[in-house]
Amino acid sequence: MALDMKYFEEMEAKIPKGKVRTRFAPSPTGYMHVGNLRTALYTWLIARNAGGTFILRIEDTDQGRLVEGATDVIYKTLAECKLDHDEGPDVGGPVAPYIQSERRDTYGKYARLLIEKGHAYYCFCEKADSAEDSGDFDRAEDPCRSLSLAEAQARVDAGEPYVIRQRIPEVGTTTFRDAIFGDITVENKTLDDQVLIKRDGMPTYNFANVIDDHLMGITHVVRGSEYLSSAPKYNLLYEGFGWDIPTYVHCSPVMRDAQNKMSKRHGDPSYEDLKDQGFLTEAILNYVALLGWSPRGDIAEQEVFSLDELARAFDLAGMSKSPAIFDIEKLTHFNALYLRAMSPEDFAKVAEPYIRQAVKDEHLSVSEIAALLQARCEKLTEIPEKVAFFQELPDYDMELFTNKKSKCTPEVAKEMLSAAIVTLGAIHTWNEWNIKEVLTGLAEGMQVKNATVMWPVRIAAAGQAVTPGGAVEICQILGKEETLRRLKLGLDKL
RNA sequence: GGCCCGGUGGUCAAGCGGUUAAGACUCCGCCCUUUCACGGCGGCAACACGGGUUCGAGUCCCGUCCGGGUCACCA
Repeated sequence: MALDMKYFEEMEAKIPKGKVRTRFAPSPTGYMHVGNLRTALYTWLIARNAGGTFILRIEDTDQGRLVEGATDVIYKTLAECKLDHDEGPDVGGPVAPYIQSERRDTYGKYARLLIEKGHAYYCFCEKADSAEDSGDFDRAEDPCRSLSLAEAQARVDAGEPYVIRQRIPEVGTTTFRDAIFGDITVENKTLDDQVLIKRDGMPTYNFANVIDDHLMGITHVVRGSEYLSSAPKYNLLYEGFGWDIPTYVHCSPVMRDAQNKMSKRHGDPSYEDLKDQGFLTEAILNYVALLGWSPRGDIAEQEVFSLDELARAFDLAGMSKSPAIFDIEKLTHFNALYLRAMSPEDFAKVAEPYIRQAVKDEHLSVSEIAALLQARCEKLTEIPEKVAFFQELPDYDMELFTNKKSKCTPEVAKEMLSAAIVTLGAIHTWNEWNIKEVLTGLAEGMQVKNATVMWPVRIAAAGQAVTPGGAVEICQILGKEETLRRLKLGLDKL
């Protein structure tokens, strides 16, 4: 089994050097967790902050868990979030392919190289034999570990099924450095001889990751902190090959509460779910960025960041070591901030479908209704119920006419409405200025405060106590005819 | 259970040996006002606990407790 050393030399020659290179390496399981999205964001930010390269790699080594269409969700989400990748399965690049299942041969070759170097070995044990349950394991118990290469090779050649395991030193310690957690040292005897190549010939995540990260020239390995305890084994692998060790960046998880990670199973929202719930991509990214990272120095108090600003401000020193609980209320607050910061035109555009969901009447202006809504909604999805009254006057209780602060009672309302119907009816040009003029003039003439006439007019026009916008705006949008119809209706009922 | 990592208000968080312990969300008041919002102002609320080290500790060390991760031929 002569190793083709030339192959390895060629692979080495292809590795880009000199620039920061990061990779987002999801396994295609169907949707984008909030935690995944955040990892993708941080990975992208590290690359962009350094003027480096951001790579997308698909990790599909587990054949049993492939989900149809899952990679499309990944592409779509990254594109929507503007986390553009410079290299990947769809755009290619100097170290293609970027899908692990297409790199299968490579892993096998490197595993063999590692065996040659003495840091791995063939293991012929049945699954059950090596699947020790918790507690101490004794790696010396695995008879395959001490097989000579020649013996093992003979059994392989004879067609016996095998896996390839990493040979961890039985004594000593291994220290690795993480950009967030610092130096961490563990005793080698607590590490197991993990499987590198599975019985089906596929590499495990742990092996494929190291090989690909090296072969793709990744300088910063960003991943969840669940891999922290495997990191010493990765170090041993890099050292076994004689490769440079990348900078590890282990991110703590996003939690649903103090004891559980966010998970679809618990009904926690994925990125797609949040979009469906009416959240803006920019707001989600902004919130999620701050969930685990915070700005330092003179921008320590800044909370609103565009993607570009994040890329400029991002630094590893601001990363948090502890898990963070996802708070939908704070996300909602960010969403409201983004909604309000939009130009009225842009807001009207995103709000339109939600407005039209409830307000079908084309005479009712989307842009005018949107203007009322902009400061008053935190999520797009709450729009329809807020504006439904424009389309159809709800049934309402006459008690709504009672309002202490406005000094209004049903009796007062009756008086105000009949007067308002007359004066509003006399308006020729139906606009806000005229309506306001007429109504405040009425209040002045009747020696009451503005609120005393505005309250009943608004109630009669809208049929509900709380409305986006005041009496004047609502009447204006409704139009003269409909306004008068509603006011008369109110008067009749009183 | 072994190993690893954490622990500042309910939540996200600043803080790097000397601060009246920031800021944001939430909640509560007040102002603005044509309802509700927006905006403005104010308020409630925290260094897990016990020992050290030090003139001085949220900040350094040790222990306890609590939480998370991991211990797969899943990633």
